[in-house]
Amino acid sequence: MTTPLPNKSVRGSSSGVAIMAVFDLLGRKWNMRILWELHKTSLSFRALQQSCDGMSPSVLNTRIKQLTDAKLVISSPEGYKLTALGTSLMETLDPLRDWSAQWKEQLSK
Amino acid sequence: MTTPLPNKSVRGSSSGVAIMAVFDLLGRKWNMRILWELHKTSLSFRALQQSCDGMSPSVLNTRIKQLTDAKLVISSPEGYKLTALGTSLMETLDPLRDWSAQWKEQLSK
DNA sequence: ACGATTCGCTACGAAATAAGTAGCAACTCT
DNA sequence: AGAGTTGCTACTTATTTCGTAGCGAATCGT
Repeated sequence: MTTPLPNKSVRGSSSGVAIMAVFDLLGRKWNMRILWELHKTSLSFRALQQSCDGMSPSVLNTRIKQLTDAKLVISSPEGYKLTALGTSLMETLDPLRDWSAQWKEQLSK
Repeated sequence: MTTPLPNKSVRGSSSGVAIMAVFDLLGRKWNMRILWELHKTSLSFRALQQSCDGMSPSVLNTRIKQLTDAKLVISSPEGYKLTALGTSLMETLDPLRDWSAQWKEQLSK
């Protein structure tokens, strides 16, 4: 399992440009979704699994590790939750909700 | 090839919530990156391939089709370029650049 | 104290997706 | 006409994701 992080080589791109690492990390299936679910509330492993359409536990497990390595998620007594960094990411991604509504509308025309 | 679109079922999630479709679409490898590259300038097939670390043409081809279906990218005489919708998506994703810098800094501590 | 649940997580084979390489038809340039 | 470029397809291999089963530890109810 390789976690895409800035500075580290990001899938062939030697540039080490931070945003490429973001694309790589968020480009993995489920990562965005997991952050999204945890944005609302902290969740246990199994609860998180349920809220993500019953995604397979093996993948969830590797995702949790990646997101933890990336310091976006942390394990706590109440379950998994976002770190401050993770919360700030979700905040910058927040406008996506409005955009998606607009997109949906455009596509239906 | 299935293109995740709002309204359409999004990978098991019956909700049809638009933002889930966004996560699904952007969660596929290369999609975010392709949009990012096209944000700067329109590119030919091969130029786009080069700018994405030489990604395989087969995948690039399916991605172009998906992004075209999603009305985010369009083919023009000057090459592939973003639609207005695609541009607006990249604009909402723009704060990600600043966030990634912050992230990089936090991780190095 | 006992079984029954629930929990986080691992194992592992099957299915889906991505990578890598070769090459072709159409076009341009000389 | 010949050489180079472009968009793209075909096909094989590698990697990622899925799906299911299940284990050991903690918690619950009785």
